[in-house]
Amino acid sequence: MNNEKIKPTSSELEILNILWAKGPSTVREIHEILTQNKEAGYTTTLKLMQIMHEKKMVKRDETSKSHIYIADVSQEKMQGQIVRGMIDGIFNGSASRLVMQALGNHKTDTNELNEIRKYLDEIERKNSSVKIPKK
Amino acid sequence: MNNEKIKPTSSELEILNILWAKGPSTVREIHEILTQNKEAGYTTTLKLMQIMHEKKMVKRDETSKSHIYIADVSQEKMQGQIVRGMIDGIFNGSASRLVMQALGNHKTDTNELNEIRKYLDEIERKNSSVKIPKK
DNA sequence: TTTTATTTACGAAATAATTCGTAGGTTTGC
DNA sequence: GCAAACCTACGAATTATTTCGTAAATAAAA
Repeated sequence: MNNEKIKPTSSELEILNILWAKGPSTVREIHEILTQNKEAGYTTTLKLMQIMHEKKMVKRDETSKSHIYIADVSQEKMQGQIVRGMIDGIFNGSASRLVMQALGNHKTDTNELNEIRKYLDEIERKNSSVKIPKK
Repeated sequence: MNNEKIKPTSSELEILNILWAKGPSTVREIHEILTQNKEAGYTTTLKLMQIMHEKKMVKRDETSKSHIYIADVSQEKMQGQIVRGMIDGIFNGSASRLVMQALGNHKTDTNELNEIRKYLDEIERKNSSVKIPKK
């Protein structure tokens, strides 16, 4: 798994998303999915994926004629990186303001809400087991 | 306040952030702040702000020689728009996963956690007052 | 008043990102 | 075998973004 600082462009991110969701895929497969939403020529998708390979965002298996591409950056890490950039960039460092924006602007069902509650409890447990020095 | 779909580039977002934080400002003032972190020529900043004016992201008061620029997109709306894009784009529509990333990668104290809890309850109240048709 | 500094407008260069045509090689189906 | 379909590599055109030089106007300083 690649470790350097990777900054996917938005087109690259679209492709990574598909690779994360679907697993190893050929250019053709990715292209089919991409063009469900928008126009694009096949070689455009191909070129993008070749660039991503140069940049080491993806690995590929070249044994068969149709190369098989595999995401080589972790989805979790990438999500974390992007979220952190956003908190610092436009939420003035406040994660909770981002959280509220996320929940406020989006339909969130009870199951999801409960998952978040569980998560909050977990964080709190961790917090309370850490000594916080008084000022 | 402007209403059309606005997609600031990342440079534009840096400037908007300063305008939101600091209020109406001259190019010079913005430029001073920007160059605390990075190199940039004055006319570069100027040009960016002129472009933002064309795109109606900012208004400006031209009464005095040094024009005074004012953000013309709401910070809240922009945050919402960006967060929504991210949820759809890389969190497969799951706001809660974004929330967890945000909280997991960030120190969050008990007060903040409680505020978020309150907010969750509020959302749930709203949810339950809506009829959900059975399948 | 004359010079110096500051500001805007404008255009264009430099860089980054996206898109696609064409060529050459493989594979597949007659 | 031969044509049609498909694949990769490559280069280059197009579009978007960032950067900045220069000129003209105005204000400030000397």
